[in-house]
Amino acid sequence: MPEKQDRFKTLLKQNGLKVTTQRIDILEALESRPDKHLTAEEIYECVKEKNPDIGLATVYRTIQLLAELNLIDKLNLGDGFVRYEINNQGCDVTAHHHHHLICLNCGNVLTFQGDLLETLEQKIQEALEFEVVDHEVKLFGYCKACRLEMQEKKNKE
Amino acid sequence: MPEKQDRFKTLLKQNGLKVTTQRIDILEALESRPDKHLTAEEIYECVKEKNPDIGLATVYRTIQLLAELNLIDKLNLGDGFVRYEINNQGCDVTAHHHHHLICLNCGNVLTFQGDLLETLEQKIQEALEFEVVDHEVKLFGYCKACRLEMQEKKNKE
DNA sequence: TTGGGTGCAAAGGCTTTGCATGTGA
DNA sequence: TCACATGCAAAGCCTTTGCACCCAA
Repeated sequence: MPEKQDRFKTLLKQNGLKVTTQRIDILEALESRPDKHLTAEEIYECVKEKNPDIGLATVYRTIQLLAELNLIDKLNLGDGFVRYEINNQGCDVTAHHHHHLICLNCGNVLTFQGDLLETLEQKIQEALEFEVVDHEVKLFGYCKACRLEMQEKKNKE
Repeated sequence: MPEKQDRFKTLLKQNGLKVTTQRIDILEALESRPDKHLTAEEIYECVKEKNPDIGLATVYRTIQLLAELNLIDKLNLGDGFVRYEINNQGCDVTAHHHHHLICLNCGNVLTFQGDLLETLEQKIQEALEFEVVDHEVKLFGYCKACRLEMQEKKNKE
């Protein structure tokens, strides 16, 4: 995917960073993985397949850098691991993040877009005089597949 | 506050735990602190004032235990520290947590109650067939005091 | 009395840092 | 060329664990 590579190169250059294979590889790893919620270790493993010489320290340094530039988002799903995902909005600081649905049974993470919190934020702004500029929402529950599975188990009993 | 102590003793006993001075002290520390979002280290320091012999390991073991029993809530405000707060709902698992307003300037944390997310959850349930049983909401922005401060600074310029 | 609880110190796991070497602009 | 980036290993930090002693029930 050369066009993706070009996009990454441009993003790096725009932010005054050198374009190195390691940085491209890490961005590609984050872009390519289907679940897209990788830990530092997972990114490391993923990149090593292609570039076995990369060091774990480079992964940590790079994700920190990319997170500061808002090219990637830090994520804490409550399982004790810090995770990262590509921020496709790029550097638009005003864009609200998408939200996460975390299945308590299988641990899968769904995402959804939408600013359905706007009325909530408005109310808070009025009631507490607290100016909301960003939010993070995690919803815990059971995904469709797990609900079906649980239903079947129940029926067998 | 002997009546609080009694409440804590009852809570511990109800959950099959021995009542020790350390456990009471830790619950009291969490109850008494005004901001109520303490790290393990802060709990340790707080309890040590009263009971200098307590060990940090006991604090970690106790908060883990109390969190499992839903007597306290684990909190991650995104500053890299795991924090804990008393869960006043007690053991009512169905009760939704309150939400947190985190000031990006001073770092203070306000809380607010209310289930204004219910319509949101309903929509998700319908659209994605994901059954939401709990949620965690963090709102980032600027508190009243900091907004005033920033306003004054602006006016001086 | 006795099994759970505690304190201490050591061990673990994740992340950061120092330093010499490598490399993109 | 040369400042920035990397790899490696060591160091840091927070948290957990092993073990002997202690104490609430």
